[in-house]
Amino acid sequence: MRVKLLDAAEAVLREEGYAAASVRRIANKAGITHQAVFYYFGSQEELLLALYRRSADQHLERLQDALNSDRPIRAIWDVVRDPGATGLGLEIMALANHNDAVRAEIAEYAEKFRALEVAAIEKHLADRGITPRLSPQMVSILTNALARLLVQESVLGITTGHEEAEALVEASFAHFESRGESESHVEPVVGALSEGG
Amino acid sequence: MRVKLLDAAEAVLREEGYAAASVRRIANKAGITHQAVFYYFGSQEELLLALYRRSADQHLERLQDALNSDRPIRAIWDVVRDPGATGLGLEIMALANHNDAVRAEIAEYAEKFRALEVAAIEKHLADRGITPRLSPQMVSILTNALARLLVQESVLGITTGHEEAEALVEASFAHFESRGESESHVEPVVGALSEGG
DNA sequence: TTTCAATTCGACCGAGTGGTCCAAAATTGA
DNA sequence: TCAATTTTGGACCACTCGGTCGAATTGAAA
Repeated sequence: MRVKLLDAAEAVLREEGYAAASVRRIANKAGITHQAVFYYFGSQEELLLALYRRSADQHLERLQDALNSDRPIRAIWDVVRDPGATGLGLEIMALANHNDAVRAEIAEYAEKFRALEVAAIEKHLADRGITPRLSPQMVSILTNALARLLVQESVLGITTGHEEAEALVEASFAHFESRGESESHVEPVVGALSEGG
Repeated sequence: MRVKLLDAAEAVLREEGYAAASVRRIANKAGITHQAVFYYFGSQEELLLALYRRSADQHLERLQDALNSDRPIRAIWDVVRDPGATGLGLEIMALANHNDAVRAEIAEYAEKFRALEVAAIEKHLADRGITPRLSPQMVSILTNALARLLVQESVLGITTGHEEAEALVEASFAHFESRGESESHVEPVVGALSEGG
């Protein structure tokens, strides 16, 4: 039941925005009365917090998978660039802007995400003996920054320069993967929450 | 009166988010009754659209000033990194996600912004005889992407890696503002990325 | 001072909000 | 079967929402 409510909350947030994420609307989407929401979560804020934690944990897991891939940097890129994540992420960022509890939660997870990515990049580069000009942290920051902008712009219908950007990133990947590696496929994942954005 | 209402709307949006940007709250902040909003703007959506247009036009002017500066790239960076703009921008982006009129408006302006920046960067580089490894468009995209991430993270209280990022951008500026006479012009940001560093 | 448009106000509408209380069911596990 | 857990239904509270209507008020020009 909690799962069903979180699913409904996520759908509403994604489709109609946080302004429409009322207890009654979410309950209705889950096919349930609004009292049940209070029964399970106590309040609207707890519901939304639980939703964010779930999404963030899912994102964390995907990053973990990326870490274990033999092309971790490319895998991170794929995870972070997922449009499904960005829609929810944008709503939650806006929500966090005016909700201290959500903001604190996001900040905590964001640090985790970064640490995870940095560790993956470090390990990968060390394994291959590549000495980067940019620190792993900068690779993580730039990757996330670029991915978010591309996804956000795509939502707006803007694609100018995107091909060039993708090509640039692709070229970077080629370098990162330069020491003979095998083919690996990273499945596209949906619903990822990049560090809030 | 319209100006006063737009100011109030901007303040509410900034401080409490688009979910709280109700006609009554905005009117109250402006010290008038809510009916006046309908009198002047016809509807809530028109008010918000007018607000966005005003903000976007202001941003456009700032970019124009940056264009005329003798350090246009640095000036663009300063404009784009302004936290004040980002707070409002985030709300409006979230709003646009569920409002076609706002989304269309944003898309239109976003293209203008990009074109302006690209033109400024192109002109600057041409004036100095610098042949960039990265196209002006990519400089614009990367600059904006990085600036947004830094500002958003700062709001969350995250500053890990920000110093390094600023230093990197600073180094790029140093290059862009140099005379392009030597043969090895590798902008730090670009070079690092494309060399896989 | 009159006239007329611009502006403001009070009252109202139907609907939705988060949240609570309680009694009646339905479901479950032992 | 019995008891505990889960879920619903209904009513309620005080409040806010976007929006409308018509009457009252202003202010400036004639």
